[in-house]
Amino acid sequence: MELLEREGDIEKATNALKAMAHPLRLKILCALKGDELPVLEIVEQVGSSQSNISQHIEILRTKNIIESRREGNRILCKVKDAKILKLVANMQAVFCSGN
Amino acid sequence: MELLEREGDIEKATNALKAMAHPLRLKILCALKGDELPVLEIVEQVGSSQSNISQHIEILRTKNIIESRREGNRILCKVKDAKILKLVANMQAVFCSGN
DNA sequence: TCATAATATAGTTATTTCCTTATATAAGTT
DNA sequence: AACTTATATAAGGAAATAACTATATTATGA
Repeated sequence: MELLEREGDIEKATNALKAMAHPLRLKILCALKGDELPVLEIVEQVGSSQSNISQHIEILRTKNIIESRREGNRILCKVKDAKILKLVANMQAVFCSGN
Repeated sequence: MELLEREGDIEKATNALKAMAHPLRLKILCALKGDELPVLEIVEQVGSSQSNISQHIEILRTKNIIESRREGNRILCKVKDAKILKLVANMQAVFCSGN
């Protein structure tokens, strides 16, 4: 539990950070905090166009952060990487509590 | 302590995330975790050119994440925003402990 | 005052990111 | 089969990032 100085750890960490470092993607991850949601539901909760959200979801998929499965008409998304859930929770603790 | 859904919180959070979402900047922040360090010391610990590190330090300064003071010849830098220290600590916990 | 050490800034270029519009695919319904 | 709903993809351009080289600034020491 010591250093964040192995190159591999730095890379994993910055990958996760880059994934979260965009307002729409952060909102997507917040929306998926607990639930598994269809894309259109994410579009409505988060705002912005269907195409734009779909592309951000694709980015998160590529980075192995969310996964999705088809259910009939729709695609259900959920957070795959538990580390990300911890980070999102931490972001909330840091940026939403006191001030 | 509930939602990360106020637009202002989202913006603050993504600013912090963007600041950390680069390997050199993350390393800089790790190096400054506890200490106040002169720029050249950061250059040596982190690697890359003096100019490059100086520019990344400037980015962190602009984003109000680190601050610096002159001491004779040198400029000493330290992390200004306590929230960032928490986030860095959390990154370590998440990416360096078990696996 | 000249040389050196520490840091910052300018100018340039390559790459990446982000968004938009338009279109494609896949499943469900009539 | 035609229509609709849900989602993905392609193509384009604008803007942001990142790195490099070279040069400027500031302080110290001879």
